[in-house]
Amino acid sequence: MLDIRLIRAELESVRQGLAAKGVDADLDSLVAQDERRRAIIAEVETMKAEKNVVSADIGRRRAAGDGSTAAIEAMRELNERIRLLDAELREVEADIELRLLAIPNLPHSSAPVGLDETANVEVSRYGTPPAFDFTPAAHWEIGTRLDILDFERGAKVGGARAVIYKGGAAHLERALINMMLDIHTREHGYRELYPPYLVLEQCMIGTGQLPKFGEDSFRIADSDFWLNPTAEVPGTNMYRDEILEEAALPLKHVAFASSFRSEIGSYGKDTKGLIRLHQFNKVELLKWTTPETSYDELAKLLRNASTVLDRLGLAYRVVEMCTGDLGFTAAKKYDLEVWLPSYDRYVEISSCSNFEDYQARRANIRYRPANGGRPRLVHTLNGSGLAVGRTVAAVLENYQQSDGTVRVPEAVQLYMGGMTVIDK
RNA sequence: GGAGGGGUGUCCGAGCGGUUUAUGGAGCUGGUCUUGAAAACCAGUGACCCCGCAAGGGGCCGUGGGUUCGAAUCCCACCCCCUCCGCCA
Repeated sequence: MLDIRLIRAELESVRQGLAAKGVDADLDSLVAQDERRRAIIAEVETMKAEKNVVSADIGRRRAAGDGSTAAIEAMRELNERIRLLDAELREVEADIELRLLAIPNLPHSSAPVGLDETANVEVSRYGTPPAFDFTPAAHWEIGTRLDILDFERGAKVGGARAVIYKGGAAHLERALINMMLDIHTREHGYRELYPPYLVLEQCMIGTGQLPKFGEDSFRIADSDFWLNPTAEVPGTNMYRDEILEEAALPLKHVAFASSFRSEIGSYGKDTKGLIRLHQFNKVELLKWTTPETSYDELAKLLRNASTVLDRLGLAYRVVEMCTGDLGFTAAKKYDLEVWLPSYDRYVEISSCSNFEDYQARRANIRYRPANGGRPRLVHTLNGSGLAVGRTVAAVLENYQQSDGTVRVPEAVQLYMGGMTVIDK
């Protein structure tokens, strides 16, 4: 969330930042509540100071054998007033908290301004989309013909947006996961994590999925658990309420996890293939940094994710998100989009974001500066490195051959026991 | 799931209704001594949060309630850890 002090001190620039995201929050009543809050604190703390003095005095008198009760009666009354004010303060604070949780992060000043994806900016392109001397098939067609992706039986078991991987596709999925994890751990210095899939509600609040976007995720009935919509949730929240040492920063983790999304609101969108399923695998890169280094680290993270696409020899482009397409929590975001012949365009396969201190404030993740001093909020970043299902789709489509089989990219062959072609 | 034990500051560890502004160590910082270091001794230092320009004030002893003029200390609920039993991959 945003710092209430920032909102108070720079109301108009905050208002403008939110407007760039297409958000019109009621900041005036928020600021009014904050003033009310501080007034109550001033009043009730004066009373408590008096209470402390008088109570100590009663104790001293009692020790001296003075059993007078006048002061005790007066305290009873003062105490009641304190109780009422404290209750009101709790209410006001809860209201402020609720309002703050519903306000998105401010965009970074360098983010292109625009209200939707049409204002996103292509930064660069790598590789060349393959030219086919036959009509290329979509990955769901390839997968079905080779009997390595079974959408029919997937639906029987898991309903719409579910699939059963078989044979070469299952192997490819597993191989890609291992390859990605190896690249990031061995070459890029990330420490591997394997997090819980069931996460507490507090975690969903910490990274920003709740309270506003609960319908995008699955909640486990009759429990406090949610099914993680991304490894960002268990990953980032593992350091909730902690003070890290500056020497430990930037902290870098890579987490493989299945992710789960309700996709309510995506009816009719990407209904075929592996692009948009309720359950999908993702290798996620996560970083915790100082405020001074977070944008350098974002650039590195983006390169780390791109490396996987380079190794796979897939054509892709880097797109910078405009203010309106940053999402709720990001201050800055780049997407990696891979060339997908069936879509005849580039399709998102990774999203790399800097959340600055927005999640850190929600989740209370701080670090102690090396020179001592008070703890400061860290900056959190993350990005897919990569979405595995979409990578499988991209490999199947970009490496398909006229006979219906699929070449295995060289970098993956090692991870598939030397297999060079996926067929039936 | 059952029975028992426990959660105090960076760490160890006292406290069990007012003299605690949380005892005492360790640690850390500075000093004395020493060729230097160690040891010893002396002094300082106590996490973290909120309000405040500041002075200062308030809060914080797992979390949240409650009793009381006053709670780390009493009561209730919950969470976590440990031991044993049961169950289980």
